[in-house]
Amino acid sequence: MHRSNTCGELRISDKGKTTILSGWVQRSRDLGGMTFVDLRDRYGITQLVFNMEHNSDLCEQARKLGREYVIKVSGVIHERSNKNAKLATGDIEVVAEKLELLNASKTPPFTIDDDTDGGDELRMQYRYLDLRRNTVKEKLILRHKLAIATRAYLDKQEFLEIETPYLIKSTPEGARDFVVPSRMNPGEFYALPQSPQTFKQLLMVSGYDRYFQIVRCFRDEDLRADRQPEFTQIDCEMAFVEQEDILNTFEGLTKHLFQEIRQVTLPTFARMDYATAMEKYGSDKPDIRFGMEFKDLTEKMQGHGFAIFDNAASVLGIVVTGQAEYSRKQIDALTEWVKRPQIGAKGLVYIKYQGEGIVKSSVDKFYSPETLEDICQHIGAKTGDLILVLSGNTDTTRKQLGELRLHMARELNLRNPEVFAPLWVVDFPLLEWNADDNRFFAMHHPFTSPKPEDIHLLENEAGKARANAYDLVINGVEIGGGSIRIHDRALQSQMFDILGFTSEEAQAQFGFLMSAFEYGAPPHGGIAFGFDRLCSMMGGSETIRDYIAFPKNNSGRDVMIDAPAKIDEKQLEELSIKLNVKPS
RNA sequence: GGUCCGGUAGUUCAGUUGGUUAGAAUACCUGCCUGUCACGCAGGGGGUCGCGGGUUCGAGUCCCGUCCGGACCGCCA
Repeated sequence: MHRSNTCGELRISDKGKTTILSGWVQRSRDLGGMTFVDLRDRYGITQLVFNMEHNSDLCEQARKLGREYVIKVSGVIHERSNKNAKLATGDIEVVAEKLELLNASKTPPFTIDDDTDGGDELRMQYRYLDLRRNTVKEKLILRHKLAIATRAYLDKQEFLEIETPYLIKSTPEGARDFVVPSRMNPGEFYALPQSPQTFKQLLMVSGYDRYFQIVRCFRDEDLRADRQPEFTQIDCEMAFVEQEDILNTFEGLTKHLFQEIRQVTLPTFARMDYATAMEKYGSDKPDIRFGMEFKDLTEKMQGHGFAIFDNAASVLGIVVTGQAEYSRKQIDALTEWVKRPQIGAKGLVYIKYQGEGIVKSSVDKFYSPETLEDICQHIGAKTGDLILVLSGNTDTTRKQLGELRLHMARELNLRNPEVFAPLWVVDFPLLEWNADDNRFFAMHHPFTSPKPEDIHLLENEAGKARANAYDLVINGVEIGGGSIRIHDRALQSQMFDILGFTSEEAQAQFGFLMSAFEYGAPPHGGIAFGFDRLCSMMGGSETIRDYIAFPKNNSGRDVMIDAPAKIDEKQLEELSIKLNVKPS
């Protein structure tokens, strides 16, 4: 007989029934005359009781059970005399009549508990044990629900989920490709897709005017807490649309997902152009759950004899509300923080506005109380506020102040994970100048369409052209990004030309796409969501690893299976590959 | 490629200016215990202080190198 119930479903209404349960021993409590065993499966925990008086042989067996032993038990459901309100099944217990040991277990290297004693390293090595824990299991359930809800919503909107190949061709643009040798074509390699970009565009040409795919993507770049070498996107594309249609459609999807999964009703998404985001927040993915926007103090603070400001291209400040009482020690710590190489500021100037006419700053020597008062008024500081000022090269200072702004928000607990502030960042630049390579790179990708009104700039001032490209940012995290694509062969050729491709190179790498554009390519555009990031955002976590069943570590290794690994000579020979490294 | 933090019992950690036999909690083992649910009580075993050099009378502690893990910068069209 198989199990008749799960460990999470029995209730007081089942009193008197016979049941068969299977699962893992979470914990046992041996009281001498009787032994309690908490039996766990995916669905919950049910208490088993073994009584010496009732059945001493069986009780002796139960006393020998260790943690994580797998057992099958049959017995009768009884009402507990001492109920446990913390368990869903806490009103009942199963008085065991038969016990079968299905498999013993070694003592696990860490406790399989919500508050495990295991460190990250160990948990990753024994990920199959880690996955038994409730907290981890719930994250995978959230991921599952999010995928199901996405498919249901997009299906209703007439989107078709179509698979695209994983073995494709390497292209030099963008992230590094993972590469796969082809045995049948010696010396040639596939690449794993960084995204199904060109395939989804071809599907538009083919007339599948609403496509999506929950799809794995691969990028051979260094990792972060929110970056894995293989990750999942909700990849979408639509034909016969303009930017506004895409934003509306996927604002709808996002709202639906938050409603369905988190029961959170998102507000209408804010919108901000790229230039404003950089100017006010020093970031193309600002966290707008709180204020602290930048104010330009260049004009106000220059010409007072403070050489550092006088020689700076930009002097920028933020107002930290109500923090004028920040101590010398705290300010010093902030100064140290911005001077770390990761931020790289030379120093930090503060102004404390302690009341009308009472202003204290680190640059009192150079500024009269009247001037400081004027600066406080200009920046909009109120009594009790703290002003922090950085200066230097405009782009660098913006970036540094952006980091400081986030740091202050963290310190003051302004980044509440229960609050969601969605934002469309629009009007990205089409191109980015790279001084090292002395050429333009596509900011989004080479298939992104310039804004129609900026097409004339491509000829002589391409760097100024803006793109029909957009990012969805929630709480300072880039959740999605996309663009309206080029569907005109001539324009696409021009783009490749601007990006420094010869026409032969463009033809060799993307000829198939440009040819397709000659056979009636409809106007189209799309977006891709970082599915792992969306999961972690909804789950209130900073790291996406928690939401991936078998993630890689910081160095791109799977420490459980120990991959990547060497392959033997025979395999290399089959693949016509000679290694350039000495085997270690 | 770079910066910072960490590595001590199965596990999570403490370990003072370099100085006796390296500790705690938990887990594990043994015994006792009939209403526990973080059961309780008593006892016990358990250490290559990541690894390799160096300084020193003496190194878990200081120095150099290296490996592993984490966070970040660069990178991620």
